[in-house]
Amino acid sequence: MGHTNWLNDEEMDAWIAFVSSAALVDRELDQQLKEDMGLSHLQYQILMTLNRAESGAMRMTELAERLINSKSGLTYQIGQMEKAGLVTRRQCEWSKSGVLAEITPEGRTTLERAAPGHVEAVRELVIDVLTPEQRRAIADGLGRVRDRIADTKQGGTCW
Amino acid sequence: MGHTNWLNDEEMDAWIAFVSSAALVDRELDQQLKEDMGLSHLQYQILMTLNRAESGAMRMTELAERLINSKSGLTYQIGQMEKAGLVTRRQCEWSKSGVLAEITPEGRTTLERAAPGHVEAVRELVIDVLTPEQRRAIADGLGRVRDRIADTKQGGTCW
DNA sequence: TGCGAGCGGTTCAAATTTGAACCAAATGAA
DNA sequence: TTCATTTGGTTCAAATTTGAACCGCTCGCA
Repeated sequence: MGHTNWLNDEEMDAWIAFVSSAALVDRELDQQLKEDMGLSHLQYQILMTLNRAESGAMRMTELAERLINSKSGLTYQIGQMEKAGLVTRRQCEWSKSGVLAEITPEGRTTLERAAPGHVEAVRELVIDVLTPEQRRAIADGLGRVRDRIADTKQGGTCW
Repeated sequence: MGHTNWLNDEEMDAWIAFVSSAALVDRELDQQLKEDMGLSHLQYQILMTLNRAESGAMRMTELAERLINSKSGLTYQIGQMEKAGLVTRRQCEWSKSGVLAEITPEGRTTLERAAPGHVEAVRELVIDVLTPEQRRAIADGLGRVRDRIADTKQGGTCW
């Protein structure tokens, strides 16, 4: 409770690099995807995530948790994407109140066409800029950061 | 032109860890700051950045670039913070068209009161979770990522 | 001196995000 | 069964963000 344990230079460098690179990269990707295919990064991630789910579908809440968006935010985005024909809503089989978001065939082809440019951008901006050791450190270190926060939220209330 | 050079597992791990940890951390900090002091992370960063500038003031555009926000977005936020008495707007001495955002004494005390909790959160969520080697890798690697993107934008059009 | 392009900021409307309030279904204890 | 609580999603209004249009300076140059 005593005095604050401020960040030293070494720590500050890491912190600043982390925060600012993340913001820049996100912005850059958003722009690239929007120009290329009219998708936001979030929409791309939604398609990606649904596409991976073996049934091509996922519960709203699970999707929201995975993609770090509020529930209402996801409702909105799925609404937009439904209008655009990229996903559909379907009732969850085993639960009358549950809703599944499902990727449509059109959604899949959109994703397929968007993916190459996206991956290339990710490489150019981040992956290929890092050394293998740096990638490993990031995977391990930031992976742990993510897991710890995710665990905290496990009984997760909202979002 | 040929086929896409997809990410392998090792690369994918790093990429996912990077993106998701950044999103989670940002959300977490936003929440902590808002509860503690009614500030958004962006507002905190604005105060922080201005406080560091020796004159306590900075050009709007420079601030926007530094904080990765669109110009209009910054105009909006500075407006809000001006209402709250945290910053003032002042004309740039050497340029009739320039505007300086300047932190007020009240802004400084707000920052001082917010800082300890914020730093503690940053430590708890990120810095203290990483090993020194990981911090170094992140500072170096992601620092390079940031600089490369920033350089691209140097002749920077908007935002 | 006069003009045209570019810079620095703001304004404005539209899109997105957030959190609180709400509703229906599910759970679970009496 | 019955009622209180919790879940899962949506709705709604308010806050924020974005990009395009705009306006007044600045600068370079004829």
